Amino acid sequence: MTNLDKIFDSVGSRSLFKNKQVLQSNYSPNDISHREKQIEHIASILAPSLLGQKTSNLFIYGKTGTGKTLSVMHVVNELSNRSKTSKILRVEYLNCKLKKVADTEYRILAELIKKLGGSVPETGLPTGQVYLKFTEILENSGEKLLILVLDEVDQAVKKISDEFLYNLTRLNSELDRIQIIIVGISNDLRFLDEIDQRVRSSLSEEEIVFPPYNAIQLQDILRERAIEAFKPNVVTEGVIAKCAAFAAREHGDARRALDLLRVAGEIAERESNPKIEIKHIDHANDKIERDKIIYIIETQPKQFQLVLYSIFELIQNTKGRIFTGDVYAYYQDLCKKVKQEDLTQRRISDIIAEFDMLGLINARVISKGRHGRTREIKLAIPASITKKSKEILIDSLNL
DNA sequence: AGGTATTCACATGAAACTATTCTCTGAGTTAGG
DNA sequence: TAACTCAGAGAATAGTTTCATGTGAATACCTGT
Repeated sequence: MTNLDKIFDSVGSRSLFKNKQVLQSNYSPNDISHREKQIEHIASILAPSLLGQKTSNLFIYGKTGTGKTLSVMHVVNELSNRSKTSKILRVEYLNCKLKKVADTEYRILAELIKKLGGSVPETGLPTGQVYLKFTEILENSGEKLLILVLDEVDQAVKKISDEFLYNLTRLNSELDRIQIIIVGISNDLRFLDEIDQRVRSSLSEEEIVFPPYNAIQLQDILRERAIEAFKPNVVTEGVIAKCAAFAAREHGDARRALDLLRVAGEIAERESNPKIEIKHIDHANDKIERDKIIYIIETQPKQFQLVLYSIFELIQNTKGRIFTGDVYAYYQDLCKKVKQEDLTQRRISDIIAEFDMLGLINARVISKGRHGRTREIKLAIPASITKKSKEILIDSLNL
């Protein structure tokens, strides 16, 4: 028997998982623990829609992994099941963050039209036309209400401006046969404060806030899912507690907790360990962090990589603090060396700010008094990954 | 010494530009009747 | 005459550049003691 045979043969019997799906982030369980109140609240607000009545728009806030999308979809699916026979109600879900699908006004509308059964070209049409087509297709759909679930609306509004929401609500007054109910989901708690007062009043919305899960609630959730996901006796109590503790530290992110458990399981499995142990959780935590960073670096465009490489080099070679100006100078040299066009300092400034957003660096704006104002740049990724990161950059830039 | 005023080195904002992709329209061309 | 082709006008988008304005505090510069 060859080694390969051994590996392939043992894969079934050795697996710790019963159903890995359960731990994937897109899995939706039948019972959503610790969200009963919120779900009831959502349901009570949207209930009149079953009779074909227009309800308030609804906005839902909460950090990532607090069960917002899950809860909304749960309620909304129930609603559409109930009204299946009567054809009053239609539900559409759209994630506004998906690049190239729904991150501009045009594309959001185009996507909606596509879901409603129409078709529009990806580009080339004036936005007004798309609105027209949208209203037309709605009017002829035969339903009375459209519940529009916009996930991560904050992203869309940030990119497009809040006029987009205003336009959507205004459509209602132009539609006779159908009305739109907007259910917005946002990770940003200050989202509504930031939008225009006029827009806000036209929304006439209700708000629900999803608080983060605490460690105990996280444990419950993990326990429920672990039973489904793993074979018996694979997960111990300590492991669950540890996972929950990790995730609770990260603003109670249930998704993170489930990821941790899944990856820990995969690691244990690869070690042919019949049980998940505490140390696997630590490994999993490192691995998730590491994979995320490496993925980000790999997928950056060339100019971004050049800037990032400059930052790496400078931080390694100078003991002092480094600033935007240093980075730009180094970057320009680097561009000359690899025969790439160099961008303006203005642009580099933005790129540095974006790296800060991505969590690769810490860039703090400081004033050096007489010596001007600039950003002080530090690395935000653990030392264990910098070496690997640099290798990736060197590789991808052909240095 | 204490108080102002300057000044630096960028940050931050807005607008305008460029290149690319795609639609739509109408003029000109073609082929069949 | 209908069908087809093709160029030109317009749109949307991403990624910049250009131009303009803002800004926190270390220092230069006064002032009066």
